[in-house]
Amino acid sequence: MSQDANITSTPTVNDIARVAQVSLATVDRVLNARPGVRKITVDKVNKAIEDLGYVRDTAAANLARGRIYNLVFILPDTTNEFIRSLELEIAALTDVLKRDRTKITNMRVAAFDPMALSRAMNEIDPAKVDGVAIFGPETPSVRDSIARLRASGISVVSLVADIPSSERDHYIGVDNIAAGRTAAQLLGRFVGDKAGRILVLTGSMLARDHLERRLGFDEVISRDFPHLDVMASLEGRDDPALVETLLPIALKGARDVIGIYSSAAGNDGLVRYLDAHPEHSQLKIIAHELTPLSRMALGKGQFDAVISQNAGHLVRSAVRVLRAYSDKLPINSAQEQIRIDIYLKENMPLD
Amino acid sequence: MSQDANITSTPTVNDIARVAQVSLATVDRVLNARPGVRKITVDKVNKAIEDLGYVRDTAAANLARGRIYNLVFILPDTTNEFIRSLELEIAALTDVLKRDRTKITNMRVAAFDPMALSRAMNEIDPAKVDGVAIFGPETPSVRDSIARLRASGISVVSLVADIPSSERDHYIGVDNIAAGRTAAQLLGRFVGDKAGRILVLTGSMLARDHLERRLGFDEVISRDFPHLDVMASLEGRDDPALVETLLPIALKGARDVIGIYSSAAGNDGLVRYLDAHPEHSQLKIIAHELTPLSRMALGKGQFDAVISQNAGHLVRSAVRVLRAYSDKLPINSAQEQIRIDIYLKENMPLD
DNA sequence: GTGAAAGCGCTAACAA
DNA sequence: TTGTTAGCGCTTTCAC
Repeated sequence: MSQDANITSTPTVNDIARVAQVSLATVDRVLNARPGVRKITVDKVNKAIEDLGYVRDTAAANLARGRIYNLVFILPDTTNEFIRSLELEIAALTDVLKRDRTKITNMRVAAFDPMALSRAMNEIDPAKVDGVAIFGPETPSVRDSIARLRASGISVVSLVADIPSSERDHYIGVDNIAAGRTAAQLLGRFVGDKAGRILVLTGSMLARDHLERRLGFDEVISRDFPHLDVMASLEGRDDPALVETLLPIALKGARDVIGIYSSAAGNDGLVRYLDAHPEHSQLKIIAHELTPLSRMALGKGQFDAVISQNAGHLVRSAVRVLRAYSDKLPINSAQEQIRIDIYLKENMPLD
Repeated sequence: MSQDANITSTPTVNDIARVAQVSLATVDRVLNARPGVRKITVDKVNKAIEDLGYVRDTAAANLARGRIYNLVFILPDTTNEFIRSLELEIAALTDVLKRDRTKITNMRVAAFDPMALSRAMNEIDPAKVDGVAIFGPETPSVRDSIARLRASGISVVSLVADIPSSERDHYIGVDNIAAGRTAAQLLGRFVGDKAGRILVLTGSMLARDHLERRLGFDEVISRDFPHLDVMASLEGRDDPALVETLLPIALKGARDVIGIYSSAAGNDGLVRYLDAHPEHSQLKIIAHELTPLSRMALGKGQFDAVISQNAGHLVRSAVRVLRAYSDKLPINSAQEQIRIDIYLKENMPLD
């Protein structure tokens, strides 16, 4: 096959050593910014690197180092479908990454409990871990734990819900304000010219992702669909039973509800309620996250659209980004941008 | 950092050699299915591989071989924005892949010209190339060229438009029938209860992707929106000038057009026409492919939605798949599945 | 049929 | 401050 077709093969450390007239060890010291090299020698080597257009072969370097990327995911231990899909993707990737010198550890901490998350982060051993991905709330204790990890050389990314006030290296997830805007635009168009009220189902207003979606939603409804009236959020705390209890009360209190925005992980309770109350089949409903349940609801016409973010993409992106930070390599921001997916029953992926 | 934290490090060829009581060379022969090893020895080695749970370190293998992946993209030489975005992504990836022992060559052939494509494919030297990605029509000559490449050990993937009757290893692109269905569902909902006619703008009915979109579109309109009447396709051959000429004729001939489905690369001519004829601002319009032009049209409200496939994802996926086939490694079909993206102005990615 | 040994690009003792 | 050398996991001559 194509061994080395081109005459001028890519330069290696040996070429640098030869051109700069130094030894391999010195080249290596300069490449890895290790101390103990005279400034003048450093310059000589750097010039050679520049002249030759050298790019380091990361695979060879990792082989020589015996390097293993040790990454940790910390997720809330709720059992909703979205979290489960993240877990499945992590598990799937764990196997694939064996080929790739990367080890993933999956931790769970109590949901909606910042202190539990902080404790878990504080227990991480900097000698053994290269990067951490967390999905949790934005509180002072969490911020502190992030700072502590960063200070000990560990890269940190926030997953799904951002923690912008912290020192996290990167956020992996959608722009939740834009997601809320998108939901509003779809719902507004789907209900048509009819006036009426919109019910918003959320998890917890403490969760930044939920809060942001609501903000974006309200913004577009009031701007583009002033004939619609958005009610106060129903906080279901991602608990199906709670949602199923709260829904009938809310719907009874407002007979003119014509649409629902299920902005968090309350789809379970919502669908159960809809199944039991077919009289609400006229409601236009936009939900979040494509899961087995929401697929079914889309297919049956209970949901009109689902706003989603691809769990596989989230997890793979987190791994790529953590490895890149760990190697101080650049990241491809276009590739790592998580898109706000819109699914109708027509464009649902098969699987 | 995390050098080798675990006690039982992953098994290597040395371990296999030791356990099977053979030399490294023999292990290598078995691993790579090379001849000249007695059956009994092969079995011994395979047993050791099995027992140890060995997985080959591809990076180390590639290093030792001096292997370079040589991939070729063949695209039509039209200058529309979608092709251009593919080109940009290819160019961007070309740099990144230098770190990764992968060389990409980008070829262009006359558009809508199967023979030109075949000639280009036939000129490829199997000694120098590992994989080819093509975006072109499904004709006998193209099929033959694909078969020829495959026979000489080169992997082939079809890009954007499938060639299912051929021996291509894989198709990288969206399900275009589903894309057409999605466009229909959106357009149907956006026009509301109003009856009227729908104009479909296409490139060429010879192109499988265009044809399939139309099929899916008609299916959903006739099923879910029988009050809408879809007119015969306007074939713009992806030529802005032609589209701009044909459009006014079509619209004049049918005064009751209330929606347009721009299913191919005719957005350029369409937008120019809309700019010049603001009286058509009530038209509901669904177009294909998110590009600078369609972004602008979405932002201004000229387009109501854009159906798209991510060019970066297409290109990266093609590379991953071609490398995997070339190494006879499994592919992650979930990751390689190209999604049918729906964009409103609210969920357009920033960049 | 099988094995010994050198080497891919890079790193890391250990000397000097 | 610098250089020599062995070795990471795998492949590949070249002997035997």
